[in-house]
Amino acid sequence: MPKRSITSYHVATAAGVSQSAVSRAFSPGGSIAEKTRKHILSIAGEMGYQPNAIARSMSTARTDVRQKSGMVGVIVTRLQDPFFANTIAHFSRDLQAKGWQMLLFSVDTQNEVDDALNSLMQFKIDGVIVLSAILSEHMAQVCKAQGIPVMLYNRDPQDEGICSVQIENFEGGQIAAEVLLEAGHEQIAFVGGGPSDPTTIERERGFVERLGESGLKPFRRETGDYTFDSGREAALRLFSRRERPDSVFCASDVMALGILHSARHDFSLEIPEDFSLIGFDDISSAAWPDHLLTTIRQPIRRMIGEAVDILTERMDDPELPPKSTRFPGALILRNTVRGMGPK
Amino acid sequence: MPKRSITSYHVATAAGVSQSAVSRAFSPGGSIAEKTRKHILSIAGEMGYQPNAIARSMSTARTDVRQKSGMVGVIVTRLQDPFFANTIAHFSRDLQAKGWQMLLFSVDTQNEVDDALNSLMQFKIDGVIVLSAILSEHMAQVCKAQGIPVMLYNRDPQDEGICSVQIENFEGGQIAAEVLLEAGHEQIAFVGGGPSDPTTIERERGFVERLGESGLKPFRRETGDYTFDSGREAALRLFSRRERPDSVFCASDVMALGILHSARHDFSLEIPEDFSLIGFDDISSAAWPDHLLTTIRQPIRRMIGEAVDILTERMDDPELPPKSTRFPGALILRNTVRGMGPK
DNA sequence: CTGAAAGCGCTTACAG
DNA sequence: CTGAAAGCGCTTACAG
Repeated sequence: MPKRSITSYHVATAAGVSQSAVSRAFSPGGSIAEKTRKHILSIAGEMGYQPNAIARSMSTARTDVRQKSGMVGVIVTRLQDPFFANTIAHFSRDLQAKGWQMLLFSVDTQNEVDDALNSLMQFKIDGVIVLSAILSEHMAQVCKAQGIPVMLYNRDPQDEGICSVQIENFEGGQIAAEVLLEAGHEQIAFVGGGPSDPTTIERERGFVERLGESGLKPFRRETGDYTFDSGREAALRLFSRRERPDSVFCASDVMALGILHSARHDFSLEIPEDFSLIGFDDISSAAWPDHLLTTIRQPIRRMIGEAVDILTERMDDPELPPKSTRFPGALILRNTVRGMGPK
Repeated sequence: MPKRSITSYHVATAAGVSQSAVSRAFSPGGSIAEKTRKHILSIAGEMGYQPNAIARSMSTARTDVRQKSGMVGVIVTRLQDPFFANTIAHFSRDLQAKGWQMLLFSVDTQNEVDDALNSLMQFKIDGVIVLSAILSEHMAQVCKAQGIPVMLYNRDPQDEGICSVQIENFEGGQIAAEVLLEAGHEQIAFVGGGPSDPTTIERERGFVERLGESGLKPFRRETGDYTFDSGREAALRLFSRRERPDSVFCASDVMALGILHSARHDFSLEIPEDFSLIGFDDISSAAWPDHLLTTIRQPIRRMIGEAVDILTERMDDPELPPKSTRFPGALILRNTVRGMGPK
């Protein structure tokens, strides 16, 4: 037989005070004598009372324009991807550290983002983080109208009023090209998402531009979907032809590892002896000793810390103007580029 | 200037009906004329009205003993681990498919589980899933008293009244031993978590027991913490000595891959020529072509589907008795056991 | 089928 | 500093 939870009213009776006093004892700035608070807190502790966050959320709607829930909505695609999983882990940690709860919604495609956001908004989330996806113009307006700050992680802010944190994709692409050119390569292939994929587009532009400065064009371009298998398939296409690239820049580590494994297993190729390879992200398996993938690192701890700071500041003070930040990627030289290793 | 959200009252006014009618239009079994419902829904749609889930949750507390929120709390350790990330991805998918929201809390240690649960309970979660951890006896009682069903994933149900889903660890250990024995190995090492780690304990017991039946004892036992690096360190200890094992059973794929990479990189050992290796879990990178790790697969899709079914049934009907299920692991023969490959 | 009203558990002006 | 009371946006017996 489940029993009803203990409410502030029960505690009040037990402590011989009013229900308002109990409420004040639990609100940080509440005007209440320290002695009374101590007493109430101790009784509440004995009774196992915990304030009802849902009820609290309801009552904030009375005096506040916006009902606060203490929850942040997080919308994520491809949660199984190690890069995203890691990102979520950090967001979760940072959000919790600041006292926010995370309401997680995973979607398969960009199209589902609006629906996800609608669902989350029914729970009166105080802010929303969208990972590697964007909102419709309409939902951006709705969020603005309701005063819900939006943080786009890994995407351009599509709309003024929206915050964002992302890596310098263009420069990352340039760096990759730079390294490969410096190593003396000339048949340089590119593997990324579709040509209009937002993550790929700037990395590819920076890459192509830098090659162009040296009078080169990409040797070939292959498309994947950021999975290991798609990297492997790209390698299959790349190395099955007579003319092989002497190096590959791949817009994601997961795909780059697909290429590396395929090269070794399907073609008995050695890296960097037979070709050089650069990835992007610096996921943890890039550093595994039999991989040692040279890559462009995303400083995700700092990026996520910044994203959470920007968002939480705006949840506390909705008047703050939107803010967008970009972080530079860092070249991590390991062993997959010819002649360019560590030390 | 953020503006207040639209409430059922606004819709009622616009539609020329009572607020109760609007509420009924949005509740599945509501006693309302189909014509009225259509009309209300259409007006609500135009106005962009969405029922307030928080307010709904409040009012369920009036007639129900337990306040319902529509949210399931999920407590997870080591979210960055690919095995857990994948698990969360599936839970998220399955929970959403049934119309539940997921309130995610990540913790670093077993000790934080109680605090996490307390936080989640303030949000009146309708059920809780605890991944690879357990609750204190006290919290188990509190959940039972409040009628909150608990699902322990990957752990023994510590207490009657608690549901669980897990893999047959003991049998998994036996299978691993069986395979290694069949391959003719005799210096068989074991690498797992600490000797009292719940995940390890049964796998090790089954493993040791099966070796015993053939008159063997584990050649050595090394301890890790389920990270890649700890696997690598275990390999360092294992292969630095004069006497090397001819095979290793490792209680997790992530650690097994640490061993594999270390063997190749630090010791120039070939697998399975120099030693055989079996992992546990079958994470996606176990199947990468340059790994091809033989392992015991956890059928996580089915396991998570079952866990969600068990939990949601009990959230809908709290009278149902607790249920615990175990799934057998499946041997996935790839290339890391001598003489025992696919085909 | 429909509406008026009570009430869920809080927070917070308001009055003292 | 303290208490009585209103109200947040719903759901649902209750009466018609």
